Amino acid sequence: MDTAERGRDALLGVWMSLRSSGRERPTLEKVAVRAGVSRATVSRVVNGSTTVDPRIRDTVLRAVQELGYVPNPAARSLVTQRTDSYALVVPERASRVFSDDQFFPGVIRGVSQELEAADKQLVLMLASSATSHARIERYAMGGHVDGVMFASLHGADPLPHALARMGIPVVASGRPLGHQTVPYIDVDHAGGVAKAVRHLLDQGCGRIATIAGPQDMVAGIERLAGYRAELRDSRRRSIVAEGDFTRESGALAMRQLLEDDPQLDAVFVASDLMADGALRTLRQAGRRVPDDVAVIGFDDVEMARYTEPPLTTVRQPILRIGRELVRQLLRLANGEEIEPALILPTELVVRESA
Amino acid sequence: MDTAERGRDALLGVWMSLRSSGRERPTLEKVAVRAGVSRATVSRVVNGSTTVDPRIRDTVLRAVQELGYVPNPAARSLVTQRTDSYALVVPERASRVFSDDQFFPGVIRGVSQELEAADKQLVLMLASSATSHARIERYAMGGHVDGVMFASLHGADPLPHALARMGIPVVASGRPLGHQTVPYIDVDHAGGVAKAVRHLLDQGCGRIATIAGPQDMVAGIERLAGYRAELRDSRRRSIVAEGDFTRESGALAMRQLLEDDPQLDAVFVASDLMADGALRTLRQAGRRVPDDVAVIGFDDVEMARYTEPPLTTVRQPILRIGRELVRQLLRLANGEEIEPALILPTELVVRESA
DNA sequence: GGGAGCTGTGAGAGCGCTCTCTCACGTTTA
DNA sequence: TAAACGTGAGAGAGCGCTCTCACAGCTCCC
Repeated sequence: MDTAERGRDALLGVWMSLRSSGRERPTLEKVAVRAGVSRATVSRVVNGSTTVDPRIRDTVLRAVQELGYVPNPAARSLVTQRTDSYALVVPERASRVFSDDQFFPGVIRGVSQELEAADKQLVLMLASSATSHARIERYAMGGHVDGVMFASLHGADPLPHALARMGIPVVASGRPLGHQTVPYIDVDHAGGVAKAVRHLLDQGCGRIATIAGPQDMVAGIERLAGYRAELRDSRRRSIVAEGDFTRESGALAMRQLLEDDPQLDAVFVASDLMADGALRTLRQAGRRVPDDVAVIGFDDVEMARYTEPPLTTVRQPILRIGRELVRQLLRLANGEEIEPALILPTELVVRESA
Repeated sequence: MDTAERGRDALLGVWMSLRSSGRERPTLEKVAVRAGVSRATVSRVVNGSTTVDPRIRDTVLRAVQELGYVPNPAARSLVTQRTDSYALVVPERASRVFSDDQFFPGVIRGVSQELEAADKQLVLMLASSATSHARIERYAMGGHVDGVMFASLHGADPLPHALARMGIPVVASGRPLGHQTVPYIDVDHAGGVAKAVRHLLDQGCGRIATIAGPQDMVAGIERLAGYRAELRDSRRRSIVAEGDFTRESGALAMRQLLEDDPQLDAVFVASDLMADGALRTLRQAGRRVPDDVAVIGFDDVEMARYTEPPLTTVRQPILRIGRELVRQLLRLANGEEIEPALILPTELVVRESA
């Protein structure tokens, strides 16, 4: 007993030099003593229970103030089984374009805003390597967070569903591929593409090509499908090249398209970043935009206003995707039922490129 | 009371159905029973203690496997007083340009990579409003994280120092203004600017203007100071306009400069984003770059390769800033001494704009 | 051959909090 | 006036883990 105490004191000594530089962090107990009440009552006050006498309440609050009491989240989590923080996973390949693209930063901002409003914390996981898959799983399963959001899915990633099956609230941005399903937020890709293609037709364009996104991502797939469907309806031929959502791939794909069909007079590009690449290729090839070739992008990131010429594009509500991701996840974590899919509207923003 | 209880029970019911879907998460205790050893031994194995008999070790590991045991972080934190997660704060105004600029995403990536390597978690706090100041303080003081990084400081923000005084490990990116000091990482602004200005002089430029950044941010201040110092040394006149690191402000500042001194033949711009704005203004004004006006930016974000013409710029190692931020913070949290300032080198990347 | 020194395991005491249960004290009702 | 009821506070049992200490079993050397 004696020795036990000494040991503990030694440990405390180390802590003190490391953290709080001498100042002990007050506990519920200390506040209770100071206020002359029990721990339970302080807990009630701190957690906003209504069944506390107003006078006692005030006394406790004063004690809290004076001691600078802040609840210990670990202790709280241990008993409540909640952490009040949520993970946002931005999977591997998506993060490659992380710095260049503006989609993920936008989603992160939306997520952050909405979580802040709910007084929850954001744990960001940029899954940069294959090993981080296991890491994310362990992390989520360990109960570090109350739920997980996936900012973008590649292929038929089994992770979201695996987590959901373990009872962890999960929401994805973008419809998950494969038959395993989790609740998701997505935008109306087809509707947006339809508006874009119709706009091109309205401008009198006859040979409308597309630069598609990667076909293992739902955004790539659906935008291409939308394009094909719309052209089929208007009995036009599809002219397709595929990129990977990077600027370079857009430039390259555009060169390919010009070779395949030098007569094309319009191109719908599945992302703004690729569209920027395409615009550069067209400029180099001496084609005027939109006079010779009209160009429409997708996303409406900030950059779209600053391309040469400014890009006509399909806007998706990026910030709102992030916000809705959080709202749905919080509902789920709160035990509410949510619809398995929430589709946000897209709209055509006409600038100068088409 | 009755209703409260029923409410809680309902909630519990929901949890059970939501989480662990009937499956109780195994505890150390269960693993210990299964392996036929004590909790302490299991703990030792799980935490990689070397003083465990290899055979017992294997038995325990098997039990861990079979039960799918994952340690409960809250319980662990409660006793160790560590959380193994670190906060990255991106303060208010900086986050305005968050989606457009590529600096913060780059820093975040660096931070994320380095934390992942150390098996620590990243809590991202985009401080979007004035109220979040208090929130960050409470959060950090509450012991949610083992340390805090500030991605950028505005003015003489007292928060970093306040946290540091409370014994919380803190590292900032960019030298903090004011006399309150915390350890920081920064780049060699002056050195970079000097290289830029000298390059312009070498190209035969005589009237070198600058578009400075906001003068409440150390990056803005030091880059302007560097410019002034270098021009003074070569006995030239300073021609200064100020922006706020946004593209628009760069465009506007450039217009101002052209009015102030139509004869200028070079401009050093304190950020790539502003430089892009400046290039647009110059193009509109019919000035050729670099023939009529040479332009050099600062940052070397991805976008700099894609301006028209590609931007000559001062590279700062953005990813590395993030990584060093983490390394220093981990040392600090580990009780090691660290140098109060770590200055990373900058280098001139010559492309076509100068 | 017996004490000294290792090595490795178990016992047990918390970490700081929440939540149930119990009980004291008023207030209302028969 | 006594019994029934409602209200608000305290006691105490954990949540799941780590860490110190005690001690059993062993080797080693005088």
